[in-house]
Amino acid sequence: MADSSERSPVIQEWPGSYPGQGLNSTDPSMHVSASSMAQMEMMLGCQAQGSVLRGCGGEERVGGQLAYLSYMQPCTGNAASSDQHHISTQQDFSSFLLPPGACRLPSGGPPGACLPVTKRTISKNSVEYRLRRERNNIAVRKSRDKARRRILLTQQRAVQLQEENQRLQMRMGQLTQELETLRHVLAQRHSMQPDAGEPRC
Amino acid sequence: MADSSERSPVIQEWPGSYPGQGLNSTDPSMHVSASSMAQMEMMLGCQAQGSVLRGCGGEERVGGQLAYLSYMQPCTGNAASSDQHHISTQQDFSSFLLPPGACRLPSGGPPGACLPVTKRTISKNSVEYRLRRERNNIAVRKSRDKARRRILLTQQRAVQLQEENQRLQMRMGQLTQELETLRHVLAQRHSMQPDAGEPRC
DNA sequence: CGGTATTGCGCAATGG
DNA sequence: CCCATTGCGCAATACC
Repeated sequence: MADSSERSPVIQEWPGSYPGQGLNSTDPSMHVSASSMAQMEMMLGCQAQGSVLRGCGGEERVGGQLAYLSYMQPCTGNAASSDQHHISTQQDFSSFLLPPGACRLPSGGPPGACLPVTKRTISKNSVEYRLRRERNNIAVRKSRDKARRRILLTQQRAVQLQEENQRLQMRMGQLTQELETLRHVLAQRHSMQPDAGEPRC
Repeated sequence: MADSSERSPVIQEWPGSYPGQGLNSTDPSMHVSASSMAQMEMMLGCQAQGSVLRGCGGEERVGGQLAYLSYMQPCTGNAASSDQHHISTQQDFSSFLLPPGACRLPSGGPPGACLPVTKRTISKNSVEYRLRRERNNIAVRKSRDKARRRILLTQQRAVQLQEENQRLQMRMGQLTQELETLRHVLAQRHSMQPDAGEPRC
């Protein structure tokens, strides 16, 4: 089901491929700062970097607190873009984000030696594009699986540590008690036979 | 940037709203079982359940091991379906998944009292649809933020527990040593003054 | 029945 | 170039 396609930030489309097209859109969402939160070791989260400018409306993480609201509608008129589904919400802002000189339609340039900045203008219909996407999708699934496993392991580790902690705490209690007892015994003997006093401290 | 739109699993477009649109449709939501997975506490992960049949090619998690490969191209001829972008990879299989009687084109039925299964035929262009999407997007961001925080907390907890564990282990070592010493002392005294033996055991 | 919360997914940007 | 990560929106579903 889901095929998201109309997001074409860098990729542009060819003008005559299918019946209804249009354009697309994108969505810039700025991602201003992010949180940062550096704490302890690990720090796996690492979310702070993200992309650099998405969501057109603007993702306003008001102040420092969450405000999942913004992002709002795409600046553009939206909707009318592609063929059937989705009106999307994002649009192509790539031209604004790309370095100057990057905006070129994929019409005719030689496929190999294009301009420097523009990656190369990849057509969404190209086999190459699909291959890239497919490979990335695979990588994404793999990466997420890994992340899920990692999280699960961390949770299990926490549980085990907690259990072990309790065991240790209990054992400590026993040892302490035993020590107490022995000390008592020693003290008692000491008072009974002061003659045998050793500098045992 | 990203607007994913061409994924129209359930939603279709109306034939005359915008230049290229269609209509939409429905979604049955079977709710098969759900999962349950009860494990220790937390257990936030919960991945195992997922949806019930997505990706047309078939998501084959071969055997039990990962095989991020499959999913493959959509069963259909693909590409040609929508307008421009993406050839997608997923397609609408909803009709196969819907309960019998659910497959109806959004052609003419009354908008309010449709069949039971079909929610109501929601247009992707409708304001209502956009509102729903926007609300869901907010919920998604919120949920992910929460998940991130949760994961972070779990990691920190694990680290703290590990540290505490080490402290406890060390303290235990000291106590054990001390006990050992006391026991030695006692034994020595015992052998030195057998007359003072008490049933200390 | 209506909503929000979760989750898997693909996309695109970006980091190695 | 590649793959790995990550934020994002979408849709299906779970949960109230």
